[in-house]
Amino acid sequence: MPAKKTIRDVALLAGVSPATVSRVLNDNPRVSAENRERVLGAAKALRFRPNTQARLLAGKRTSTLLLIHPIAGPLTWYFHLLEAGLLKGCGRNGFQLDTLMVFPDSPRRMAKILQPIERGTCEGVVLAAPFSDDPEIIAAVRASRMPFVIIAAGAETRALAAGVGMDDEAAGHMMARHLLGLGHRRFGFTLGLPDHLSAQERFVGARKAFAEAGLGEDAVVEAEGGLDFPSGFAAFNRIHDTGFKPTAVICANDESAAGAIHAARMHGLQLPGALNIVGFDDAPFARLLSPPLTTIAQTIDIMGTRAVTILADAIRKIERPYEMVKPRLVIRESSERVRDFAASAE
Amino acid sequence: MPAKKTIRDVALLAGVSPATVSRVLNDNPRVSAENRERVLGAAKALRFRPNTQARLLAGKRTSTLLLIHPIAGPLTWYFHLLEAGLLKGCGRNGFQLDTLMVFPDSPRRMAKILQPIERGTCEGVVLAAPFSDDPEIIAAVRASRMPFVIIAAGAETRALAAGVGMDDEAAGHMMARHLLGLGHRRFGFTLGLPDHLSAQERFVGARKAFAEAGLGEDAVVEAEGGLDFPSGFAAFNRIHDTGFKPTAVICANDESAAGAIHAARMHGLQLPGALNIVGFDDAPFARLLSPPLTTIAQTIDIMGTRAVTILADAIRKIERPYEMVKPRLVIRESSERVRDFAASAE
DNA sequence: CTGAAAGCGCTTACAG
DNA sequence: CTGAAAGCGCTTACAG
Repeated sequence: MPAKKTIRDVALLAGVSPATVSRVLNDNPRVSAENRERVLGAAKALRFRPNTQARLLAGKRTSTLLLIHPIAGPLTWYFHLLEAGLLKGCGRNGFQLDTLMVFPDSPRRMAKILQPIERGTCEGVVLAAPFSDDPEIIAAVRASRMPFVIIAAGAETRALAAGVGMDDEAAGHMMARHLLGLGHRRFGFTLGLPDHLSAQERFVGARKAFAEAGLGEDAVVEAEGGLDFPSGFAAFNRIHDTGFKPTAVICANDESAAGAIHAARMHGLQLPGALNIVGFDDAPFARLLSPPLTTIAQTIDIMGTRAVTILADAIRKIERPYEMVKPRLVIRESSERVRDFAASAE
Repeated sequence: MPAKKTIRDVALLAGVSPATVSRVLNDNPRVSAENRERVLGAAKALRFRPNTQARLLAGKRTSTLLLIHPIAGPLTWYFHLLEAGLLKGCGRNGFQLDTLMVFPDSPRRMAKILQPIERGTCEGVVLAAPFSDDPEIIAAVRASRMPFVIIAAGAETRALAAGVGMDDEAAGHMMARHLLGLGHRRFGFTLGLPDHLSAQERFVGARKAFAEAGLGEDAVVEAEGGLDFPSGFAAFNRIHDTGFKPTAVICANDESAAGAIHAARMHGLQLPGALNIVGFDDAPFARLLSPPLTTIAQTIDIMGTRAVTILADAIRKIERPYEMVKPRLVIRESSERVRDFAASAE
């Protein structure tokens, strides 16, 4: 195996001091263009890779970003994807990633979140939902002067901090338009959790689309729900029990849609054919359901990568607004043009 | 924020030199019991946490483990779980984790895998399937003298190296026994990929159980398949086209089972009721299918954590045999007692 | 803009 | 078994 190259080797080849090499590597502007060229050339020629450990040690930096996310039963795929995206961004930007899991309902959640920030074990923080929705937490983190970004935040906190998230209202609007375009006129809704604002906004958008299409209140039945399979199952049953016969049911997310699909089958409904069920997120399993699920994709991993860039800027005191990612409709077999079945539903 | 404690602070409080503190921290046996006690006590009192960067730099070690896994479309959940388990183990054992993705069919796969090993950018390697099934790769890695473990290997390579995996033959046997116990006597099989040995072994085990139950060759129809949704879909259709009417179809894994479920529905079969379909893995989405899938759980994350321990031992020259994890049957709604439907299948 | 020097927190021969 | 010292590869005031 070839001997490891160090900053000294590069300095020797470039004919400068190690300090100058270090400056070039760190984008320090106080280096002449000529020396910069030579150092870069020498580094490339030697295939020099700086030693991360040494950089961190000498720079007295942790170069560690901290992801704070909820301990939650469902949606593990969501956090896997988010983490994968963050890791990718960390790799590009020379950061490490630590993860802190917090119970969203714990009374000690604020202390839990603030502890690593006050100890200085990280240089920046990524707040995932539902923490990104909580103005108190945002205020406390901001007061600590620790750079941070929020992911998938609701309207209130979005105005307060940098971050990324999907435009959920647009997503809801897009899904409703899709179904309206297929001829649907009677809808069911299974709602998400009250404290998860982004799920709420999906329905705000959908309602707008219904109103624009001239549908009245009697065209829609909502049911309390949640973001997991059992919640979707129960919510569907609640709609069914009202006697109202929607031709399409919009679920808060894909997991609850899976539950709703199963509930609909238990009632002997043919899917699709007698009923359309759709979700949000384009979870990895959405295409594995029967029928494969029509849904709205949000590129969570890409959002994670983007979040690191925004956070890296925040660390350098570059301020940015919260960024809204455009939703994308993914049409699969679970939605289809309304033929005569609308009349014969069930 | 409290000042960071260093090894010097601990040495001062314990009344020894920093070198002694370092030895205690590294389990060096050449420290008197008395000094060990004092150092440990001082470290605890000061809440001392050694600086990883400095340790790695001074020790000239990378403390990095390398996971080599295939670039594959489906089964991403599998690698997420494996990685999560490995990361947990790395945390406990003071390792970092790098991941190298390799195309299993690339002609350059051997070179890709050997490169980081020869460069010495890691201290140990984790080989995931299908690389763990390849005797050539095993031999090459062994020849490099780099410590390594294999995950989910077939019988041939299992005898050659340390690692962890489920006992797939036992898993297949267990699933077949479950279905036989429910009264099933006519079976369909969708096979996995030919080069993924652990999937093959599942069927070896199942066939044994059928033979033990006195079933003949005519009780089973197999179809070429794969490990993803489309493969399962196609494999089911192939079985269906033969005219054979199984009461239960055993699929190579959960993703292909999802495809088979969808195919069965397209043929108008009621699930369950007219047909049982089961899978292997207990993937996170298995409970989200309609019907929720009966399957065999393998604790992939725990296997990952265990793999790090085994690899850490290998690095210390402690040899271990390949470990087989016991499968666990997860019964959900997709399997049920055969009533009269066996006769009226379809 | 540039270099010499000190230092980041730890490990490890070396000498005892 | 123990300590003084050198050094891991880099960064950053400091002085110019």
